Amino acid sequence: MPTLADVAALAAVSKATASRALSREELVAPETAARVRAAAKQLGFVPNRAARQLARGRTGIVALVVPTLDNSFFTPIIGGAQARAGEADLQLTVAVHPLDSPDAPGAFTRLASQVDGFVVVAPRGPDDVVRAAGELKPTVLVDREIEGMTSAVADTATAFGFLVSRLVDDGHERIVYVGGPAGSWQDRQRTAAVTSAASGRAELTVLGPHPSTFAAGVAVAPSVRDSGATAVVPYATAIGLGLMFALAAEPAGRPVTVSSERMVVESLAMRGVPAIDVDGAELGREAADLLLARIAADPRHPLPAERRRLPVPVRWPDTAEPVDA
Amino acid sequence: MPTLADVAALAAVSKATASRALSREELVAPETAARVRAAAKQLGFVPNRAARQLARGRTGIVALVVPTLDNSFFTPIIGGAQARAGEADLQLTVAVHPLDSPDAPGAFTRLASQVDGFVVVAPRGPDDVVRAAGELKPTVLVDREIEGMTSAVADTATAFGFLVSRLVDDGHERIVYVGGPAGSWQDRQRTAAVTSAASGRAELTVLGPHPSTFAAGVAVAPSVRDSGATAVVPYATAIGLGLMFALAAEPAGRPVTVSSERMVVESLAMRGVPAIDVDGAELGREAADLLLARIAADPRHPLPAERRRLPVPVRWPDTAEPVDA
DNA sequence: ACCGGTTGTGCAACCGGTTTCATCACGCCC
DNA sequence: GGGCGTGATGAAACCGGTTGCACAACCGGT
Repeated sequence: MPTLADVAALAAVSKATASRALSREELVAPETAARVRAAAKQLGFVPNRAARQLARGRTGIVALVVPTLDNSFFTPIIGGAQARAGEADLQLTVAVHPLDSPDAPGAFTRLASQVDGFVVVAPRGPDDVVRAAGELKPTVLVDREIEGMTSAVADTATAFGFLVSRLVDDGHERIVYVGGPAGSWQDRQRTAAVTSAASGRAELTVLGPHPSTFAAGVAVAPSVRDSGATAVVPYATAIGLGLMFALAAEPAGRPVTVSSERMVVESLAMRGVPAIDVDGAELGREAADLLLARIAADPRHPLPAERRRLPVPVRWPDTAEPVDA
Repeated sequence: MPTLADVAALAAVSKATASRALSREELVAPETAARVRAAAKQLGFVPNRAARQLARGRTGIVALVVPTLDNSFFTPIIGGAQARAGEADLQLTVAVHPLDSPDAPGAFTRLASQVDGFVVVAPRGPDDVVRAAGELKPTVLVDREIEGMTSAVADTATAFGFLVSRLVDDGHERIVYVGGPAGSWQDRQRTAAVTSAASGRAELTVLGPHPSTFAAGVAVAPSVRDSGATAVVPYATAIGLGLMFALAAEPAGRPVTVSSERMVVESLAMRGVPAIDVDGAELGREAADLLLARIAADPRHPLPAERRRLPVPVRWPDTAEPVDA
């Protein structure tokens, strides 16, 4: 592997000049810069990351913390964040931690020395734990807002509210909301939104908490059935699928409505099921983007906290009527 | 942040001895080692990764390459690999690349200088591309076997063969296998296994290729219906769910059998659907384990290639009969 | 008492970039 | 023409561990 010294020798300049030509071009004469670039290219020079990190005091790595990988909602977020980080030539490492256990602060401390910043996705623990992470390194939250912290959230609450409101318009008088995981900020937002949307206009039953899994959807099916509701709005795709799976065995005639994410949106629409269409990749990209800016900023004058909210469309099927499952 | 020099000073030894005490303890006197450890602990010393990497010539990072994050089959693999890598104090970065595009070799080359090794999950490209990665850095394949390369695969082919054979025993005379993604090695193995299991005993229709998505399952449903089959075995969980979702709208009376992964196994069993139960986390852990050994090995005497196959159980529901969907 | 061999430790070089500071050439202004 | 600012460059220190080599102390053996 060629080193910077090799490049410098070939271009007949010093290491210092070669370094400047490649990373801070405005500091060298244009002609010199061109010569160094040519030499680097000819040799196939790739800067050694460890050396650069050591000298700069930055690791070039950002950590993305997700509560679990079981939920298909998180994976596109990872993809999006990874793509954005890659553009800035940063590595992304994925750490799985729900952050609601006592060792959460320790996990952050251990990670902190190895990364330049955190993207924390849908943390379940208390505000303080998450805030502590933000003290360690630049941190961006995804799908949770905390006073004084930067975040990117999908505005699903509005979408859920709209969905329920529309269901009421369509004549549903008894609706079930199947809640998400305990401690989920999004779940609290959505619960509030659906409650408010149904308030005084329809009878809303809130079930939960439930993990965002297929199995949970299956397990909650009997309660949904017993509620006598004509429409059910689950917290997550997986819950919805489990629910539909279990209810499909029911005697025909039960209208079921399900919300979901991108992946299955079209299929759901095909069956006349409305769906909530979150662009997880965009969410991840947005979060990474916010984080990169904060990492680049002077640590003595950190950027002020910023809250970004992504609009979330509701896909309504062509047939206005809920279908029989 | 305390450095090694601080620790050394506190323990009244040289940097060299401190370093040895912390990473190659057998080289120092037990009493000295204890003193250094105590000093490190007291100061909360954490070795600087970049410095260590620079000195050792290793990055301490392994890359895990997956074709896509859409498939729920891959995420547990990531989790398992991450856990195992973490035990050895290595970071894991996830790269998404199907490896069937022309830039695949370039992607490996770029990554190679930043990591100590690759875990390549279910690559779709030609053997040569994958083999080239193995030339760059120690590499372990997951769910694909290539002559001369180390791999960890879930032996799903055997499970699929068993499943089909059992279906035939149960009286199914027309069976559909819904194939997976183009270029998938696992798909080729499974196709061969189900073909052989059905051979001469039942009529087997092979459909595909299809991506491992819910939507693909929905899309293929009409073909499955038209085939007149009484049982259908899909390549992946998501396809199976889409299929069941679409077929549930059918007039009653169609027996459907679906294979799947861990996540939905129990729910499927509940409905009388047999399922194939792959432990993805174990697969990822196994792969990481193989890779760590190869990274640790002397590069001049690399370990011989090794193929590891994990047995895959088939969960058969209590009711021996396929159910009506 | 002398010697080869082990064991434990320290010095200093080294990994490969980045950055500070000094130097030098040049051009401008009074 | 002397003084001074500006821009380009190089020498060397530095980031924080790791490791080859030298050296001293101590061992048992003859």
